[in-house]
Amino acid sequence: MKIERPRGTRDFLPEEMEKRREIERKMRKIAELYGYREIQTPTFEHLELFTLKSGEGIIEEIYAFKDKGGRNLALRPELTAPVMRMFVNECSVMPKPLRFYYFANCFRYERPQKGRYREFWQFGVELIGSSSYLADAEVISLAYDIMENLNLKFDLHIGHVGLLRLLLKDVEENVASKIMRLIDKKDSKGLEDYLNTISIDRDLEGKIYDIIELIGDRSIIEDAKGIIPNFDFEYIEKLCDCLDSIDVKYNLDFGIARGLDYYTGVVFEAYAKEGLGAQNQICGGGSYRLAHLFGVDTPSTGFALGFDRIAEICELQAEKPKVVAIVAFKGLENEAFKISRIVREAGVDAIVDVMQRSLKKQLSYANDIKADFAIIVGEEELKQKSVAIKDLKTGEQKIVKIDELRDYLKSV
RNA sequence: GCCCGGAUGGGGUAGUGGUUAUCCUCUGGGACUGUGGAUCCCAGGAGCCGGGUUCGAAUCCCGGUCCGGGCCCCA
Repeated sequence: MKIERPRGTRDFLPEEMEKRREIERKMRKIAELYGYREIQTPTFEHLELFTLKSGEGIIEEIYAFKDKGGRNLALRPELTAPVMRMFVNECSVMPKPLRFYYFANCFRYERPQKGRYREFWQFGVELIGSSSYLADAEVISLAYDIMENLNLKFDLHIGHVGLLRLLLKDVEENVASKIMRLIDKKDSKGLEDYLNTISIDRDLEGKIYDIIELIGDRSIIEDAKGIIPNFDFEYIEKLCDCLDSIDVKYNLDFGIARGLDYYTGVVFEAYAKEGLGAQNQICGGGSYRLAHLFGVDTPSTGFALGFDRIAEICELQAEKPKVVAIVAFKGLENEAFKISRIVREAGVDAIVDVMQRSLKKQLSYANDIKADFAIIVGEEELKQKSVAIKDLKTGEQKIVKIDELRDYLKSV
């Protein structure tokens, strides 16, 4: 009986894994260059961790289950809440700020699409403890460096939820939340229809439209000041100064909203310019206050990169290591194993025949797997304490003393 | 959860309500028991699953599964 993969999951073959690992390696490297250290949290958590953060409605979109002890658990749908839980549980008295990064799989019960799977990977960072614009600048700069380093073609949009929050401060909470979600979706038609069905102040309605249409360079701050004069724009201006000074390219976009209210200030998103269709957001982040849900009120800033989407559009190709195939005549299998150990000690990948096939088949296999060299183990050569080394690209072959094999392999 | 379109050996495909399901590739073996890529030969392996219509279904119909595109959602 053939068992299929569960819906929305994937198998990764070696070639793809090599590419994914290479991308992952670059992400880790850059995060570490910024002083971030890796953490890991459990694959499943108490369901309540996620409902506390995102509301009961989230259960529909989550892999939630009861364990044999009757506990309500859930496979993690994201990592910000688990990281904050970990912070509150065991790191709250560590010296601030804390810099953490993670790379892990997450699970969501959603309809799969291009770039959207039920098991997917996120790479993200959290900078915990600072409420300064410098925290936003650092995290944005880090995300930007990663995307640049991977040669992605992307647009970075930076906004501030404070503007819309201030505009909507006198609006009933669930109405404001609904408006924020429509803005988040960029559903201007839906927003217009909704605003028409509720009795909203005409002046306010106009201001909402004006604000969410503001996208562009930092000069739009002046426009925004005209619309919301009582907002303190100093924070945003300082952030822009900092990002400009390190040549981060971005657009301000005051139409970036977040449906959930723990986002407090700067929010940012990056979109791939090509290759992903409807699911083109590859990065999302911002400043939030989430830890207070679990008992400690601490400002934090972070982002998560959609690893699978990035892997899909990233052109990068992993470098293939040098591979040597050890081929032996019948009866010399153990000698081949001995030689393979010497090759591996030299730091070169060695593949030995385990099928007891003919020399011809072994060489053919070496060719198929794109080995760089074949080391041929035969009676004649062994008598001289040597092996034959064949360059599979040129076809050239030479006899090398086994004692000198290690040095020889390092020289090619 | 909703709408649209798909599904034939491991991969890519052809064709058809009616003998043994086409071709390429692939995998294993051989021609060739001291040397790969070429050629030839042999072998292996398939109509997503379940039901219905029919003398007969891989083909037509219904349901499900999975894939692709979109919606919902996007923490």
